[in-house]
Amino acid sequence: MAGVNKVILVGNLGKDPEVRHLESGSVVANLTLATTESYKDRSGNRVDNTEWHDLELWDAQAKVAEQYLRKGSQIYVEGKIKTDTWQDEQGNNRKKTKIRVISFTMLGTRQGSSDGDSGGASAPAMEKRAMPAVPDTGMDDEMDDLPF
Amino acid sequence: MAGVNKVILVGNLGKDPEVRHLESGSVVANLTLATTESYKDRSGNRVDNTEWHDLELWDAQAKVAEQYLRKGSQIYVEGKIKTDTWQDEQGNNRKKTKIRVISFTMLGTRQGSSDGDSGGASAPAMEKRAMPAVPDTGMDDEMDDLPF
Amino acid sequence: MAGVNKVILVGNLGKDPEVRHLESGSVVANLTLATTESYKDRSGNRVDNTEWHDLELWDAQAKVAEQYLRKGSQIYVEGKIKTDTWQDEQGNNRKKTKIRVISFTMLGTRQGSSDGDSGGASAPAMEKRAMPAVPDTGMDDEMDDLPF
Amino acid sequence: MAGVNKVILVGNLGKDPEVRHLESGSVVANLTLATTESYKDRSGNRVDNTEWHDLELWDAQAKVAEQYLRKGSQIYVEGKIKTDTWQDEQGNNRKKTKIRVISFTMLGTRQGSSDGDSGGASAPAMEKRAMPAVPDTGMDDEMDDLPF
DNA sequence: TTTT
DNA sequence: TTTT
Repeated sequence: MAGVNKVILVGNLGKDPEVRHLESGSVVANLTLATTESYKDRSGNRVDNTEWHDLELWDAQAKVAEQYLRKGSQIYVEGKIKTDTWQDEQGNNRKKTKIRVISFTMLGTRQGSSDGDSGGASAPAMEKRAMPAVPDTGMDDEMDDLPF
Repeated sequence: MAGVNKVILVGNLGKDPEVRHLESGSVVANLTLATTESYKDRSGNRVDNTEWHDLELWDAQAKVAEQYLRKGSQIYVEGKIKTDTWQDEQGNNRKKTKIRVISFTMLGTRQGSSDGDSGGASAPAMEKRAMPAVPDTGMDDEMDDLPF
Repeated sequence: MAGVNKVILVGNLGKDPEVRHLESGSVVANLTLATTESYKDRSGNRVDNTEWHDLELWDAQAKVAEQYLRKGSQIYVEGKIKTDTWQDEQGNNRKKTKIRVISFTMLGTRQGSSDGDSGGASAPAMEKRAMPAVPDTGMDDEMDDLPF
Repeated sequence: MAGVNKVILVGNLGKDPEVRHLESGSVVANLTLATTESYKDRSGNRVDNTEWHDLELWDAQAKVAEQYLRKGSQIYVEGKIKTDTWQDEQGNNRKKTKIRVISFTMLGTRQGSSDGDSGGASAPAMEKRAMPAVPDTGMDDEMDDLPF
């Protein structure tokens, strides 16, 4: 009965966060995160293996993501696996797996900015900002205001 | 480049392992694992939320799973997320996410058996067995043969 | 600045919880948990390696531990490392490391009891109880009432 | 019996690695890692809480640490808790807890260097180097030689 | 689609 | 002793 469903990821964002402000007042951010595993094959050649993850953040965390994360940002993520299931128009069962983020931390921003985008169309101009420290918000929905 | 892609699960098997012995000599086991989260909603009612995960194990671990795991078995799993992508007959992009198991441990079998199945059609009769201790294979010492 | 300090353990209690009810109203429980790693040495002999961990739980979790855990109970633990430092009478710097528990889950108690003790002196008689599902309480101190 | 003893840390090194090349040919590196937790107290003031961890790495990983890590380097660490026990001269039981590193990954080195030291006495001059990708050694493919 |  |  009591179970554990935990995901830990370190990787880089494939693009800027996509953020929606819902009529209910809730905020959702969707991120795509690449985790790359590097190893040598039998011939001794280096091989990179990249896995892409769909992340979903809500409310306070979504706002932090919107404000501070950009394409290329490196983050540590803790979350859980959630699979949505539905039927498509042909009546086939479909599934989509995503990571519901519980907490995240920006990495490698000693220099004061993680501006990983340099003028892409979708990226709003981003002035240099002090580095945020996004605390572990706890499990499901505890963080309800911005942590700084 | 260097990334982390780690999954930690504790849950119960939804059915007996499905094991295929490939011509290549490799062995694959597919498991379905339920992780159940329990919480109280705003009205104070207990709510159970079950997530189902598709697990894939190879070779030595697949054999251990085949021999010792059954519907209902409780296990601790460590693995990584892998998403396969392909095009279906209609030319639509499709994805399927599964957990590639790195290591697992049987839980709650101090009494010598975790026989969680009581006569299901697909389950071979399973006599009581001594409890296996499946070591973390991703830890220090690589498991390349059966660990007991 | 932003850091991660996370511990994940699965093991068995070495003795009954030691619980203190403080004047302040706080409750502290101290547990000792054994995690055993099993591997084969070079000669092919099985070797068991047991590590003992000092766990500390507060308030609601301490009460759950007091009520449901016993010597021998198998649990999944999530926490963080905390090291206390002080000077002893000789003026030497001393350190003591313990695990501050964030959440825990009882394992292997599908049958309704984790009574791992059979008559030890310090164990109160424990009638069979329904199995508790101790949910992830979130990070630091969110759980302030019993979760069931 | 079968247990889990896992530590996950993200933090910064307090000083350069201390590396010893043993007569046996083994190499040991000792690191001190700071993990800082940031939160607001009841008065709304930001509080930083830093925990210091003693890490121990062996052989290939020790060499990677020696070559690439410096005071200030930010790393992701996976390991296990190990407590040494002994008796001091007064016959008192003593314990010392450290983290035996299973794998680590350098973080935040998009700019091609993690030179966190700027001329400290103990630090050897370090020319800019290409960023290393230290694979998870405890994962799929065992690292028995330097990974690059 | 990221990162090195 | 780190980092922001």
